[in-house]
Amino acid sequence: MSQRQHLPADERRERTVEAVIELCGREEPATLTTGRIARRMGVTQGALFRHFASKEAIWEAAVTWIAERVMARVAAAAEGVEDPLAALEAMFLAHVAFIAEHPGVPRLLMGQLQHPRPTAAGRLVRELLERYRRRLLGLLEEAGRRGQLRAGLDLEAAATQFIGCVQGLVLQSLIADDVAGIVDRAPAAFELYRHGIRADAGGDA
Amino acid sequence: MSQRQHLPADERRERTVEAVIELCGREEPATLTTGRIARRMGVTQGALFRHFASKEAIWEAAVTWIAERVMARVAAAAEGVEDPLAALEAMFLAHVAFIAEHPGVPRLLMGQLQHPRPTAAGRLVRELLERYRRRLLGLLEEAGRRGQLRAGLDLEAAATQFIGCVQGLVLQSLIADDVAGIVDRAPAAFELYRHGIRADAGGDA
DNA sequence: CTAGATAGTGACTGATTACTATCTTTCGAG
DNA sequence: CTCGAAAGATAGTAATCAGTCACTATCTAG
Repeated sequence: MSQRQHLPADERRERTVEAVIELCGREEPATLTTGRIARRMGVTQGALFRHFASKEAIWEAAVTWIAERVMARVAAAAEGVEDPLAALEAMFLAHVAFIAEHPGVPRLLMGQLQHPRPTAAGRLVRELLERYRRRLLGLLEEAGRRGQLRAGLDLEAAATQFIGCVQGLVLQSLIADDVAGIVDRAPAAFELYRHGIRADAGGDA
Repeated sequence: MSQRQHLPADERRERTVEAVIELCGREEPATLTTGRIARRMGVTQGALFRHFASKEAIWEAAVTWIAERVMARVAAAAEGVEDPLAALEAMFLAHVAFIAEHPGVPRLLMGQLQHPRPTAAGRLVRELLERYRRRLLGLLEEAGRRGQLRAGLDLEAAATQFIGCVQGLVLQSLIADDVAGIVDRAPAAFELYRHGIRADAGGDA
């Protein structure tokens, strides 16, 4: 049972983050203990603290890991898509696909948003969402310039509701305990969103 | 500091639930201890267990309290409103107003949804959301019969996104730490939602 | 006024937790 | 092959938490 221990530090940290995210797919983040994280990696609990100064540091690393990957995935999906509304759709689907691949992610991020004030990990989550929103706003403004959006549309609200849309799917999957099905429900959700923002022109069923 | 102790049991349970909801407005539900709940009520920790069999039972009572009130508020708001879309709007605003009055509620419910499997309180939250969804579906079907909705609209998705819409506002308020402002942002959010579902007829800016 | 019932106190317990020493094993450079 | 450094194991510690228990204060029915 002891294939490869003694990993270099970077790799051990990476494995730790992966273990945390994987465990968040099944357990409540708040009750996740360093002992369970360690056991999952096949390592003793004390070993974790050679690589992380505290448990909080583990959460920080996990949030950073997620932020990098989700932003990269979403950026890659929108890359080279000329039409801004199509880019939004691509981002939406990429975001949802990422969640489906990592079911622990929503719970982890929500868990960090739960403690109200000033944890470092919580701050990172807020920053991630802020960057995300700004990117959405940019695309929405461009779509507006091209006349693709309803007159009088509140762009701020539209950006917020894009995230709310994903959030609704996630919530649904938390209720139904069916994270995989989120991908199937995503297109209908985005269609609904698009109808909410786009100009009333040439719409069909 | 010892005004009135020795409350009757029902009232003590009520106070407990109120204390829990109030504390969830400021602290993470998962780290809320029976000791802090008791201290807030001006009672010792052991006293709680005369009225509740376990901490889990406290969460159950809190969720039940919320479920009753939110459903009553939302039903009252829709009561007597003839037009189904107007009823949906009234429900939306009533829901948001309730959250603004009880900022701890979203965090509490989310916290219960976090532990994946089979806690009684978690089950109650799922039931609440299910009842809520069914009520929404009823209104959406009625609106469809009256020809107020887009052709080919996915009613299931529309019901989910109604909740997602509220969820988006809540998320925003969690990020900005501004639960009161949720009321101000609500109308724009619902307008966006309505444009997503309604028939393209006679729309204006 | 009294007695039984109800509500609350204070002190305790066993389990769990993040975190830390001290010792041992493994790895890789020279 | 050797040796120092990196990584892990083992065995702790102090703190915290839900829940218990024996006792006391308070209320209320008769």
